[in-house]
Amino acid sequence: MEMLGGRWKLAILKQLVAGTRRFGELRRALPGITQRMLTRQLRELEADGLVARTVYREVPPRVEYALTEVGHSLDSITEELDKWGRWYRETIRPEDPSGPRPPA
Amino acid sequence: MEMLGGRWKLAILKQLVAGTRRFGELRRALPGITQRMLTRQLRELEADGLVARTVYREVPPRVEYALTEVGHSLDSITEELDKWGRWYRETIRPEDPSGPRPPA
DNA sequence: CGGAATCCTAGAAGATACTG
DNA sequence: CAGTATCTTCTAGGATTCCG
Repeated sequence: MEMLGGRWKLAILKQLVAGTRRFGELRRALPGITQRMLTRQLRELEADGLVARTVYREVPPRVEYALTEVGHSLDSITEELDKWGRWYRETIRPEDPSGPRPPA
Repeated sequence: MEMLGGRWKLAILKQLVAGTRRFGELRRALPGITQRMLTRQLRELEADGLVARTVYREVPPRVEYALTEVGHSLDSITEELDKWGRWYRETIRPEDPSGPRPPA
């Protein structure tokens, strides 16, 4: 949880599960995130070996982010967490916590 | 992640997946946690509807914690996350992040 | 375009002491 | 036994500005 607990990390991983993304693409895909936070969370994921950063020295600059093999080993967890979160927000949060039934 | 991101929450959930636990049992099962943190994290999990708190008005007092139905809907995620964490710490952390291979 | 540098604040986490 | 009550430290997160 220390590695995944960041405010945006799961959302970032979710994006990268689908494939390589550029910095700007990630920013647009994550409404509300600031440039600084996106950079920081990406660097932390990189330091943990989950994300690989590739810099293309062009003009204008291009930087691509992709999951490493280790990062991809979290794919199923990423997906399950995302699914659970959406279920929880749609089903539990609006109602009473002692209300509806779980999914699976 | 806002619900599960707490420093001890996953560890607490892991304990409760196995069954009902008393406050003191949880404390002993989580070396390093302070009374205050255990109380706080349990209260947050309770507020999110994942954990149920049962007070037995006896002397000495007895308080039991158990997963709710919603809490149990996280069981597989809890287990996978725990498994992945152990694998990562044993396999990746001691070595280079670009070293060994993932499990599954 | 993809950052880095700086400043700031809320709250997460912890240490310690006390209590019904 | 299972908590409160205080106090302190730390840092994650965010706003803003500047840059190659």
